[in-house]
Amino acid sequence: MRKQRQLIDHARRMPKQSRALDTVETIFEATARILQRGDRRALNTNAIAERAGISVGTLYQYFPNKETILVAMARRRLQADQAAVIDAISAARHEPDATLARRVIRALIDVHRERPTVRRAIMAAHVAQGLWREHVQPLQDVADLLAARDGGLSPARLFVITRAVAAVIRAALQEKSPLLSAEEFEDELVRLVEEYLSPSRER
Amino acid sequence: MRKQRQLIDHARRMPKQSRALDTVETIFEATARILQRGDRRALNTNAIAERAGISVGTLYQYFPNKETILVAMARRRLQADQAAVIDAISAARHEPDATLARRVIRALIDVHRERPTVRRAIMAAHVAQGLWREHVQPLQDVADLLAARDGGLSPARLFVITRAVAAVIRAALQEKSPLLSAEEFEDELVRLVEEYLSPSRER
Amino acid sequence: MRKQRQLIDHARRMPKQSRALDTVETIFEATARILQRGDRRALNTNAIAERAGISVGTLYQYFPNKETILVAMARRRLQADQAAVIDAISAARHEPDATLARRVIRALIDVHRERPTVRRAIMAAHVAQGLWREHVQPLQDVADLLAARDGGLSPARLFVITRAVAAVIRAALQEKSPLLSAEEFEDELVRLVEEYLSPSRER
Amino acid sequence: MRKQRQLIDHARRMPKQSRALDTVETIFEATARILQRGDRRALNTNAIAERAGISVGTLYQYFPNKETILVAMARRRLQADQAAVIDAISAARHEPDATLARRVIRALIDVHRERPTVRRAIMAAHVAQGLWREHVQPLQDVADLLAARDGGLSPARLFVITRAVAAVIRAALQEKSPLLSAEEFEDELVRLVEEYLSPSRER
DNA sequence: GATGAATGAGTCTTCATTCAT
DNA sequence: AATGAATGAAGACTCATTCAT
Repeated sequence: MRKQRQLIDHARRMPKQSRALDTVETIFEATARILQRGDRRALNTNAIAERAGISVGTLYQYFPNKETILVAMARRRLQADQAAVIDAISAARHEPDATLARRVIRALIDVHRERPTVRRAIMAAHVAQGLWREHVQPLQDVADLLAARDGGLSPARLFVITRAVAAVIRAALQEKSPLLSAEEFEDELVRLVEEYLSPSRER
Repeated sequence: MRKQRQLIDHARRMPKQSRALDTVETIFEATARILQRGDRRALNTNAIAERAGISVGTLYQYFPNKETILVAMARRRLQADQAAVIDAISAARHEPDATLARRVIRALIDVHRERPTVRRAIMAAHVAQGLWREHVQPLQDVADLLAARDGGLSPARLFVITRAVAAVIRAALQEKSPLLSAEEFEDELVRLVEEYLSPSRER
Repeated sequence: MRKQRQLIDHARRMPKQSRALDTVETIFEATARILQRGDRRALNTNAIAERAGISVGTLYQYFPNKETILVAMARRRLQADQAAVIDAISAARHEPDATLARRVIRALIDVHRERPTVRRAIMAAHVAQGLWREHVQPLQDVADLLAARDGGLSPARLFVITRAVAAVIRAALQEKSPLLSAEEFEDELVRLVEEYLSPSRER
Repeated sequence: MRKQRQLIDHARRMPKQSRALDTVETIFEATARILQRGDRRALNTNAIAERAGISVGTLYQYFPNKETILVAMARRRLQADQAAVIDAISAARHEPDATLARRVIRALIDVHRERPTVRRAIMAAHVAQGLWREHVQPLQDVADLLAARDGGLSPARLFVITRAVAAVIRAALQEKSPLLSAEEFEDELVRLVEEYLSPSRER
């Protein structure tokens, strides 16, 4: 069905490259749909191909193995995350200092809200492949920026605050906390960042 | 499950149960050893049984399926975590307020240092079983305690700080950050807690 | 539980032989109960022992293997059948000829009404063991009697009528036909026998 | 199931389906061969696949589990039975009444003569799946036809005679009675039917 | 005699991957 | 490029039976 439509829509009209992109997209979407259903064990290449309306053979023309699909999906997400964070950072460039944290936090929350079940699954796969390094890139971007700006921040402090913010958002999602939709949540995260990063006060 | 608990409760009392406890222990240890090697896919019931020096049949006399083993291991770890945290809390009872956070943080770091690869694997399995709730219990305990003590802390704030601390430690582990062994790491986490939870200062 | 009771009731009171009989009886009953539940696959030695309130070891002291239990049960049933048929035959000895068929048929119907699910299962096992010969003994008894009385009946005719009656009763049971409780059913079987066995009439 | 039927329906039309039909056929044949050897316990999916010269995986592409194979085989046989009976009935349409019974009986005997061991096994499996209803369909067809023709036959009578005939033939097979090949056997069955169904005579 | 933990061969079933068409 | 039937290694789990206590 889907395949039919796709062929009619794009065949001959768009360059080859683009058709291939469509196929990859279809595979991603099919994978996401299966993942979204919740049962990780239901994710197998035959199921993906069937749901994508293509044959397993075709699937293997685009990805050398199952893991690659998940990794590719994770990478794409991660790039989107990074982009969102970078956008937030540049948007804050000409605003008062105080808004940087808030913009980045808001961007991260938004980014985590989209298809959380799928996100969790692909990120787990990504990490399981030992690609944690890539995983942390978006956070590292913020860290680098902060380091450049507030020269005085130690690596430890940067590590702590970036991981803290990201993980609290993930936890809220994982636990389906009602906080996620509350304005208060964002405020608290901003507070976490600002109190932690501001120079120590007298005690 | 029930069997599990029972075995742990009455350990060493009756000869039969004590032997059973040994077997369970052997199974846990074998599982841990395989997990430690790194390849999650290498974990199968036959391998566990073989490494444990028992037959698959025996394994299945103690656990109804593979997942249960991992869940049981995770639960045991979680209980140990909880105990460590509770110990830290009571140790801090007669000490200046400032040490509570440090003690709890130190306890959590210690707890995460033990067999991190195994911990990661069993916790992932535990979460994958949809048992995230249990996962968060130790944190919730601290949160509840803090709430009782410092009546003024909002649920949002408690959520944020408990998840933040736990997740930063996990992240350090996950990323095999050298921070984990640094004194500084603990200091930073303490700072995170104290700055965040202390009443706002003027700006 | 059951085991306890049994020990209290009979231990020391009855001769050894009798206690063994009790155990066998318990095993039979446990097997029957499991069979009655319907799922043949649920019948395994461990389940039987558990339900019988004895250990597997004990079970194997009385029966060399699983099949033997079913065969023993089938044989016992078959002997009961035979006894019922013989009773019916001797009861009819001093009655008008016409009642023999009816008495035997009634006896067979009665015999099949008891725990039909269990009967089906054990008889199937019995036959599967290649013991069909024993299976047919009760029928053979009637056949022999009829042969002795109405000397003129050919083996083929005896075969046909005995198998026909038995199988129709079994079919009614298997299909849970409402006929089984109808008076009419017995009448029809009697008719089947009498019309078939009486000397041919003109056409 | 659906797949099954579809394959049979369109056989030989499309190359793909025709190959599939071959595979199904090969699986059936392999199963039959193993069954024929006598030991029901020797029937396992690996053995079937091996004997069929295919891989287990292929087998599972055609049948979701072992039972389904037996059920499919039984159903096919049952359909053949039904066809044979219907043929017999229509062949008798323009012949004297007396031949109907004989033709049906002969058809049933013939049908039972083919690979009796296999038949027994697959029918037992079919019944064990709780499909007795289907099992009786061919008989019910004859019963319905007779009911339509000789309006005067009560349901009880139809039940008795159809089950009697079928079961006597089965019994002869089961017991490997030499009768099965004797002309006399058919005669006796015809007599059973005719005497039983003809209007009662005076006594 | 009784116990029941231990055994491990034996089965079913899945699924990533290949390759002839 | 696409197809999808075929592959078969791998793994989960069962259960009849044994034997040390």
